[in-house]
Amino acid sequence: MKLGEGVEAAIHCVATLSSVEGNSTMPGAALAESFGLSPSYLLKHLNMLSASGILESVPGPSGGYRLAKAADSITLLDVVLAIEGRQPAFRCGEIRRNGPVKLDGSAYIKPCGINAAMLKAERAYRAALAETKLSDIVATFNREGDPRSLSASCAFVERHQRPQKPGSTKQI
Amino acid sequence: MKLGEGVEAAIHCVATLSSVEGNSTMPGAALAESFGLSPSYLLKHLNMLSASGILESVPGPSGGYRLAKAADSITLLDVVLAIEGRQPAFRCGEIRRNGPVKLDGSAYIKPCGINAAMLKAERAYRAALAETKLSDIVATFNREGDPRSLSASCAFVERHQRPQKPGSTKQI
DNA sequence: CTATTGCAGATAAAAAATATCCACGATAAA
DNA sequence: TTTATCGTGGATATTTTTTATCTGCAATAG
Repeated sequence: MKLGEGVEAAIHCVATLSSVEGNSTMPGAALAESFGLSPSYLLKHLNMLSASGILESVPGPSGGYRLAKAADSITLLDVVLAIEGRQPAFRCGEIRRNGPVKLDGSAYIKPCGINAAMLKAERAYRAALAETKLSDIVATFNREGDPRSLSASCAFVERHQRPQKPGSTKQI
Repeated sequence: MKLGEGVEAAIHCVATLSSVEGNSTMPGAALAESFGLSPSYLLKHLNMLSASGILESVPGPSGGYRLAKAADSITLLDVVLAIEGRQPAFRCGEIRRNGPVKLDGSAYIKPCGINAAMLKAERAYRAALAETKLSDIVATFNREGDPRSLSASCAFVERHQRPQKPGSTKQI
C-alpha cells in the first residue's frame, strides 16, 4: 500500500494557496519552486485538483491557481481522491473463480466477503481523512509551526501572489 | 493508493489453509492452481507470510504450508502488513524544507501536521483491518457462500492436503 | 503585439510490481 | 540408499505504474 508523492505535494500546495488573499492567484511555477518540485510534473497534479473542483486556474500573465472553495470546505479526502483517483485501494479480482473447477456465474452472485471487509476498512480510512479540513491543517501550522518557517512561507506567498481583476470569478 | 494483487492472493490462501485439518499441509503449487495464479510468484508471497509468522512451511515430499496460528488470531491486518510491508502509505518527504529559503534544522523539530493527519487516518484503516479475523472471513464464507462454491473448495482442500508425521511441530 | 501563464498530448526515464527460472537443501516414501 | 517432491533464495526478465520532460496551443494582462 502506497500513496504517490503527488499527494504530499498537492496538500502542501492547497495549504499554501489557502493563504493567498482574496481572488489573487499564484503560478504553478512558484508553487513548484516553493517545495523544490519539478514544475512540469506538479502541473499535472494541480490540474487534477482543478478538475476536481478544488482549485481554480486563471490563464494569462498574472494568472495562476487559487482555491475554488473555502478552506474549511476542503478535506484531506478531497485532495487524496483528486490525486490518487476514486478507486478503492483493494480491488477484488474474483480470483476464486479462476481455479480449475469451473462453476457457472450464478455461484458468485453473493459479494466476496474478503472484498467487503477490505472496503469496510477503506471506508474508515476515508472517513478519517474527511474529518480533517484544510483549514485545520493551516490552523495547526499557524499555531504550532516554527515562527521562522511561518514567516518564510508568509513572505513567499506575499511575493508570488498576483491580484486579479475584480471580474475574475471570485467566491469564498 | 493501491494495494498489490498479492494481498488478495494471500488472503485467499490463508483462508483456504484455515480448512486443512490438524497439522496437514498444502503445497504452494496447489494453492496457485486453486486460484489460477502464477505458482512461482505466489511462492514469494507465501514466503512473506511464513516470515511474518502467519504460515508454517514443511519441506520435502508431502510438505507444503499450513497456518502457524489459530484462524481467530490472524487478522486481515496481519496479512496485509506481511505482504505490503509495515511502512505507512503516506511518507512525509518533508518537502517544506526543499524550498529556496533555507532554514536550519531547528525550524522543523515539530512534526509536520499533514503527516500527523495522514497517519491518523492510516491508524483508522489498520484498526478496521485488525477487527476482521481470518475466522470471521471463513465463517462468513461458510454461512453465506454458494453451496456449490463451498463444496468445490472443500473438495479441493480434501484432495490436496497432506497429513504430516505426528512429530511435526503442531499447534493450534 | 508580446510576454506569461495554464492545458493537452506525446514521450522518455525511473521505479515498482509481476513473473519465470534454476541451483540448492530438506525429507518422505519407495 | 535412492528418488522424487517440496520450500528457499537468488538472479533475471517482463510488464505496469509512477515520475519527469518537452512541445505546441489557447487565453489574456499589459
